[in-house]
Amino acid sequence: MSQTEPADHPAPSGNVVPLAAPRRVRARRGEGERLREEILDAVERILVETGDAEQVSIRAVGQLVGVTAPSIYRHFSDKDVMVHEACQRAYDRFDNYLNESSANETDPLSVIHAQALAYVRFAMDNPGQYRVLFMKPAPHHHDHSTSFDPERSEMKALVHIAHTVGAAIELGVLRPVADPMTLATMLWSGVHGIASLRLAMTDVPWPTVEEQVELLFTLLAFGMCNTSGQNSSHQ
Amino acid sequence: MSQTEPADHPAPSGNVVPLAAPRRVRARRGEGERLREEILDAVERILVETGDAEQVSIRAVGQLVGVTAPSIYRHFSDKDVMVHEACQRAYDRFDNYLNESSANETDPLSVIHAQALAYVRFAMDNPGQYRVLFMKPAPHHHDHSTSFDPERSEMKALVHIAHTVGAAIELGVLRPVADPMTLATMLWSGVHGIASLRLAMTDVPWPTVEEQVELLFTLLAFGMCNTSGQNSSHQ
DNA sequence: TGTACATCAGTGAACGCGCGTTCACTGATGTAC
DNA sequence: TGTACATCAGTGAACGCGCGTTCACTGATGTAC
Repeated sequence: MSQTEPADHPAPSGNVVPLAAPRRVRARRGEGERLREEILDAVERILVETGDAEQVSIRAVGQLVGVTAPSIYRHFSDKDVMVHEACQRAYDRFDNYLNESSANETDPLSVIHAQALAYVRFAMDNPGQYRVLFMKPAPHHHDHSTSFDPERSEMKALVHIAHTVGAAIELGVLRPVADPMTLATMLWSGVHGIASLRLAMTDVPWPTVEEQVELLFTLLAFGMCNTSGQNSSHQ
Repeated sequence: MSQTEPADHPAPSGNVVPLAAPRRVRARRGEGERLREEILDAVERILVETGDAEQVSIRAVGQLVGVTAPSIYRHFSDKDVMVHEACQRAYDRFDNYLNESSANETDPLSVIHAQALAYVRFAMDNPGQYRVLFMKPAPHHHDHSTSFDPERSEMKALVHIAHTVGAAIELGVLRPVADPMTLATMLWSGVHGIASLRLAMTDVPWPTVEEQVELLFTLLAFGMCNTSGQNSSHQ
């Protein structure tokens, strides 16, 4: 047991807290921004590892980074700003993830299909993150206006899907049942419904994710009505 | 300004708290169960009026009923039990509400359609309640087993829909794309997706509820693919 | 090359708050004698 | 009919906790002279 370093922090022996770090090595002058990034990483880690958005507290983040709570205020004016920024990063990453998941697909329908599956899988694999991004009422507009801005990180995925849907309609693969943006919101609602309901109602005997996405696709594509009822007037 | 009652609580003049009640008249002996019901009512009122599940605290409930916090422990062993019980009542009421909403409909498709619209409308009208019932990870099984129990309050609606779907399939109105229970979960996911996404992403320019439900129905019924693509191999 | 100094990255202690929960109690009310 | 008493429906004060946030500080580090 060589001890090359001074025993600043003797031994966190009774430490049961799962997420903790030794005191962080202080950043050198001019490198203060490094902590900012580490803080945002920590927020994401807490979400991913605990799967619970409630666990994100200034103190928990500080502990994970290896820094005391007040240090965080050097980089973020308050907790909401910190969380907001972490969310923006997460939305961007999520958008990239979706695009990568369909990188090998060429026709629009396959793109949508691949992204739908990837969407639900992401939610299942990262429940905490998904909850914060898509299941919380949005305190997401601090200095933004409340009007719609397609450049906003949380809208990127939706806009991308709308483009794909538009392309599919132009190719004649999809019928123009509604405008691309509206159809995109329906697709989004579809995958979000599957994902969020699975996360919320954990003791329902759900089919597998693959089955559900496949079925969603079959239904959205061809419907579940008998074709004889195509012109039925079910009110 | 006649004052027939003793001035026990002089004047809550500076009281800005919206939800408050004068001290409750004490129940007579043997009528203790009355408070229990009033507590459950209060939990629901907080959810409905504040639209925010976080606002449900032992103290807030006590204040709303007009009773001190410890009194609640005479009727519920802890907060979780209290909330759980309030949820069970709410699930039951919700199931009744759905059934009433389609009471005038006869054919299965119209029943489903009416209930779908009623479902989303309820969520929009009672966001707080909807959030607790369907957007929280379920701590709903206290003394229950974790296995599926169709008699559970939160499952009643699902089971009802599954029956309706089964009837529709037997009538030949719906194709047996999957078994009734699976189809029911897809319908549930569909309306839940619309409702919960609207509640979570408040600054998206959503179509109206009616439009969305109508479109969901059109899509689920007839699909959005061109019939020429019915046998396409989109992977 | 040496030193005084401004700057920067953080610390430690404390604040007030609301929370769930416990505990010993109070005082009205019905009941037994 | 009167009274002692057990029971019941609540109260009031306090606990320990974790939270977001503030404030005055410390001490390492780069820079100017």
